[in-house]
Amino acid sequence: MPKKGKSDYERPALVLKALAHPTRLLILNSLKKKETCVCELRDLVGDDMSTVSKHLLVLKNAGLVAARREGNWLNYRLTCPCVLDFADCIAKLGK
Amino acid sequence: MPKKGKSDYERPALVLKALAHPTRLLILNSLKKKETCVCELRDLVGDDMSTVSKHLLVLKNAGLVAARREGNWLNYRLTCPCVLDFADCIAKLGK
DNA sequence: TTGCTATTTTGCCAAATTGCCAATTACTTG
DNA sequence: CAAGTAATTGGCAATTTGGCAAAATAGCAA
Repeated sequence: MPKKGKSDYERPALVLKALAHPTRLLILNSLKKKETCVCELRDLVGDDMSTVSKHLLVLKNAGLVAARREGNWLNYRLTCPCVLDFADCIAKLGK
Repeated sequence: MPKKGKSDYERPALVLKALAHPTRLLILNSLKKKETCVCELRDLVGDDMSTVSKHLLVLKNAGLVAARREGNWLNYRLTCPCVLDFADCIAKLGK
């Protein structure tokens, strides 16, 4: 196995970075239960809808969520529900 | 179980943020094998020692590493070797 | 088409992050 | 004590991030 360098960790770092925000963890936790539209997530987190939309873009770029349009609504869902197992585990890590 | 809000995710987000950097993942991976001093980590990552030292501070603040002085050297170690299990898993997530 | 609603994009700005260099601290040895 | 090695700290510029608000876009319905 070749020795690993910084560049081998860029992709995982990107995913971790996407996870590393309280609002995004809250969003992901909500998506774990069910597909949810942006306006519902806005009510959940209490920020401006544009802010929520930006967070969702970050998650999408990291490949953690995907969207499906249904009429006027965009319903977001987890692409890989297992992400939150890490998050829960890390929560325990942090005492 | 009470409903979770943003503030419940601040601590895990802090830990994830500490993980979310290629250099820090490389450092953690090295520490998994053995306790290591800063100058050795500097050779590994190729950045200035002050830069490495700051990364280690971030990891220490997140509770992921601890240091033990031995003469002139400060040897860092993982406080909880399991962290990298997440990282490996997340690496797979990111395709 | 027009109007309405849901969502995204853009612009803006304050705050945080990153990495380097220089100065400083901590420790050992002569 | 002074000199040398290991590490941290402070300062700085460049870049990124987070959040709001205004403008633009996408789809539905009359």
